[in-house]
Amino acid sequence: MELKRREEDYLEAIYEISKRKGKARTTDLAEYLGIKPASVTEMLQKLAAKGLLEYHRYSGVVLSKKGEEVALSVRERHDTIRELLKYLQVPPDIAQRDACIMEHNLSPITIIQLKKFINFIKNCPKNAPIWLEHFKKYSETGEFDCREECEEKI
Amino acid sequence: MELKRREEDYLEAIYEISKRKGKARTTDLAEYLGIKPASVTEMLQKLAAKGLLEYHRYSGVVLSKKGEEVALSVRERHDTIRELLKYLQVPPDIAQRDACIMEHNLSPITIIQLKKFINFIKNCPKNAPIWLEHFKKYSETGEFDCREECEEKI
DNA sequence: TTACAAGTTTAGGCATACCAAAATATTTAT
DNA sequence: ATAAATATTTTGGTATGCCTAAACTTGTAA
Repeated sequence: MELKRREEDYLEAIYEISKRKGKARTTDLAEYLGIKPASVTEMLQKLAAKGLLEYHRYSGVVLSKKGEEVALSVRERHDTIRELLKYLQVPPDIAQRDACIMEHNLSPITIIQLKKFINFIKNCPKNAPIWLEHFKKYSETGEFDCREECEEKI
Repeated sequence: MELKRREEDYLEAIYEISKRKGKARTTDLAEYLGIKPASVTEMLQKLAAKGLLEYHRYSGVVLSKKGEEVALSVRERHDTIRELLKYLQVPPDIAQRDACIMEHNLSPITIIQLKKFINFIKNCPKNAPIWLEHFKKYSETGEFDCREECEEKI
């Protein structure tokens, strides 16, 4: 089933809220998503019709197995993007917000490459690679700190 | 004036088409954007009302100064993102498509950091940094080629 | 020069996703 | 237990951005 980006947003939000509270209520979701409760109710009914969550009026909602699978995969994309932005020295709150914007509709290939880049940085035998330090400095001061090392090799 | 993401898409498309043909016609735009001509006409009228382009029925459109400024800034974001994806070893056609998805609504701070990262790579005294080669190899084979160099320093 | 083909616009509709206000259900305090 | 406060849902409405079909222009070929 083809999921719309806004549906993914809701599932992700429900997942995050449920993680803390056990279930997600209309008002929680409205606040989390920055919209009005009436709009939330509408969407919850749609998502329930698609079998992505359990909806009973006036109780909260809980994700179905399928809904949780979607939520987890969305969240994984989100975290991947956020981590990339972190390495690019984007401040955490902005990285969080912008990951929400970027997480939809990106090709799986792009996501795979982002993950590889992150893994490359994390698992490189020397685990805080010197060039990343150099980039941090460049980002802050505009100066290249890596002249010697760079010229040394190749 | 707050511009909608779709409006930015149109301006960017008009810019690209005009660059080649002098002006952009309804059918060109419809094809470029993958939608029907009727939908294009509608949006062109809205953009004209906002002073972003010159619209006269049955002729094509030309961007106004303001429209061109917007188009250029959108295109610059687009290119920045595409270039980042290139360095992350995303194939060019996918990078092109995904840049379209990502180019909207990202915080200026994120864009600035992407640019810095690209400049860091490009202008680093050694201008094809060794670690980028290593990432390319890692991306293709999953193997770290950088053990020695990495351990050498720090 | 006129008629037809190609391109464009208008008109009427649809889906998504939001809102405010009113109606309804639930919870809490007395 | 019941009234008041809080939460939720329903209803009717809006904006965006797309569509098809029909109407209208424009340019071109006979």
